[in-house]
Amino acid sequence: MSPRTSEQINKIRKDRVEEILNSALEVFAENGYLSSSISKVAQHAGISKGLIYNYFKSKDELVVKIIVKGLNSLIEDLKFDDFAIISEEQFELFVHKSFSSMNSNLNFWKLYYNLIMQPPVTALLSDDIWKYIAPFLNSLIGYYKNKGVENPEAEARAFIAMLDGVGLDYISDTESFPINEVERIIINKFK
Amino acid sequence: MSPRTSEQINKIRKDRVEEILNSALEVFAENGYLSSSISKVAQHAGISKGLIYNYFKSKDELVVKIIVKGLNSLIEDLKFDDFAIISEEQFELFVHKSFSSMNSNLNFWKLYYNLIMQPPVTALLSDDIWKYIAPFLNSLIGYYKNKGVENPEAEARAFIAMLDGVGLDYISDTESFPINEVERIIINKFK
Amino acid sequence: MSPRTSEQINKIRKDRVEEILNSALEVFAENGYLSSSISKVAQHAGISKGLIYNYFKSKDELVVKIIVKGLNSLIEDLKFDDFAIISEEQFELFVHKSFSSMNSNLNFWKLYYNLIMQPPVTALLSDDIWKYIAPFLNSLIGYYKNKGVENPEAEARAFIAMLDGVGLDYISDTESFPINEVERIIINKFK
Amino acid sequence: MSPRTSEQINKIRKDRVEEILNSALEVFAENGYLSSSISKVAQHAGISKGLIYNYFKSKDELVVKIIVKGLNSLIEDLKFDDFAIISEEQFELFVHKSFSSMNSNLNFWKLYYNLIMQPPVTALLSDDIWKYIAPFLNSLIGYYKNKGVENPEAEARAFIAMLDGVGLDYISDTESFPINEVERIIINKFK
DNA sequence: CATGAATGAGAGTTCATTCAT
DNA sequence: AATGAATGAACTCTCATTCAT
Repeated sequence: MSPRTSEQINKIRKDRVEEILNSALEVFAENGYLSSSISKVAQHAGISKGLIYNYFKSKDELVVKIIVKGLNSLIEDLKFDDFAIISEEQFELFVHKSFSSMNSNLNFWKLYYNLIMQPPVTALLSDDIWKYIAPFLNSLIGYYKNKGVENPEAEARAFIAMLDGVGLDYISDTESFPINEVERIIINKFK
Repeated sequence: MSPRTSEQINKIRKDRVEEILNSALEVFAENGYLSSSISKVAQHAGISKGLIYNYFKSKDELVVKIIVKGLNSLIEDLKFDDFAIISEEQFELFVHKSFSSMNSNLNFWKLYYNLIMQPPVTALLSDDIWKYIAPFLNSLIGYYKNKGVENPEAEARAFIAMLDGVGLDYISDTESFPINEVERIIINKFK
Repeated sequence: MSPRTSEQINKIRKDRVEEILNSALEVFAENGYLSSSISKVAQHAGISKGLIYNYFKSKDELVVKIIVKGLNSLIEDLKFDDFAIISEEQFELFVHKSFSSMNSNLNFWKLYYNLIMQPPVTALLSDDIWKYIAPFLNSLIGYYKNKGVENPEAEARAFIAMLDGVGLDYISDTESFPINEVERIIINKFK
Repeated sequence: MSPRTSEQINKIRKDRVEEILNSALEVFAENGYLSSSISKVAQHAGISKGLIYNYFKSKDELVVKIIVKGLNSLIEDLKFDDFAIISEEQFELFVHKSFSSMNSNLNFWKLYYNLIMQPPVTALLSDDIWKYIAPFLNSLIGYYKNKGVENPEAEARAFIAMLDGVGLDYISDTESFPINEVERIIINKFK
């Protein structure tokens, strides 16, 4: 057996990290972060507890990494970097994509809402989260300014609250929440 | 010399229950339910741990009692029993009162949103909560039916999501959330 | 209301003591001494916890009093004081009465065997118990000496062990233990 | 550097389990099961409380495992499986081995008698215990049938009671109980 | 005589984290 | 890189006992 090259090792590390992040997301989303033990995560990933600490300094760091990764891939999905919400079509597309993301990343959103209201955990996240929300909020404010709305900032905050509320309620009652109809209603009201 | 009369006992019990409920609400709202220990609650109330179990069977029972009490006083505030949302004035009043309640019961709402997204805890509450939300939801659906809205149920769900989202965001960022302007916007959009 | 005379008070105290002893015996026999709380005893007696401490210094004292009372009434039943086991008829009568007592004082015997093997509790009792067993043991030794048995002390110890074993097994399996047949067998073997 | 092989792990686990079982038996036998804390057991074993829960799900499971292990080794000692009590020599040998076991497993028997009369704990054990006693009882009944005894079942129950009583009394007063003489007496009476 | 609110020590149990292998 | 045995602090909860009324 020849020793592993450093590329091989890097690949292993990357794969393991990915594996742990995914497993942990599933466990945390299902049971809530505080009610999930590292043991459960390890078991679910088919690895040892110790290995998790080989890749993450603490349970807290692990969950922060999960959220950051999720937010990044959300931005990716929304093509947000180079995406300025200017026209009504763009607005509509944005809403649509947001709703799609909810469906395809249900676990992420479950965990997100689970964490966002837990003071000691929220503290770990709020900086990261605002970093992601801020540009989006500004873009929205610009959009409403453009449209000549009376109070663009409040309008933008209201719209974000709307999305948050839909997320919350959809997560809480995925089965019967009329997600598609609500999407249409939101577009009509906030466009 | 003689033992306390049962009225005296009842008064003590009622006062203590109130005291513990209030203390626990403060602690739970500040730190989150799962991150708060019974020790902390007792300390904050200036009593012994054991005494709490004289009045509540378990930590879970305690938090359920807090929520039920909060929901009851919310219904009271909204005068909901004899309150059918029919006219636009009534709708507007309802929204206004809801927002007022958020301000005067900040801790309750913090705890409410803290619990609502914690799977093992939500299980304790969901029955109670739906009992309170259902009549309100129905009243709203009636309102929108009356107005000839295309999809009254989805409209009602969207409105509730809107309120949830505002609650969530206001709780998360009480200082800078433009609560009054958002109230106006919501009334305009959902009336 | 005239103040109670001291005789009345004495009667009340005596009745209360009796009441508590009986109630406690029932609770302890059913659940075991260590697994029974003073609260349960008070509840079962329909009185307050505090009152028990008015009549007994501690839970331990209470249980000791129960056992002493039970042993006294056992002696009474066996008419032991003025009862020397001399003839075979007397021996037979003694065995019979012992077995009868088991039936009529089932709860006492349940508690007795529950306590006898619990080191920290046994310590409280062993002096009292030996005080009761010793004369009985001596009387038995005398009986066997009289009969010219080879090792009268061992014979007496064996006989007592026999009774203890029957007590234990009868308590453990009251329903199906063939108590009457076993009585005959014992009489035949040890007479 | 490399993780322990699974044989190493297995050995550690087996050793630890043994260590804990032995330590717990000593503590439980000395103080009684209910009066012994897991803390005491851990302290006596020189390990942390938490570690015990790495090997046993609960205090109850621990004590059940101790008893089952003890009963198994008892069966082993009595060579019970291939041991049918038929001749008087076999009967005598059986009694002798039973008495030997008492001496060499004093702690086990202390715990056994401690548990057998504690209602909430007995519930955990009665199934296991009857599984062990039943075949032994049947074998005895067969023996007495063979001998033409009048009531073989009662005779067998009486004999078992005799052994139980000796166990109880020997445990309670190991120093002065004339165990060897009593053995002879029993053999004579029940053979 | 009688009550039960109140205490505080200690119980069983869980779990993030460490570390020898 | 990987394991899981081991720790210890913190948790929820129980209960004998005290004491003001």
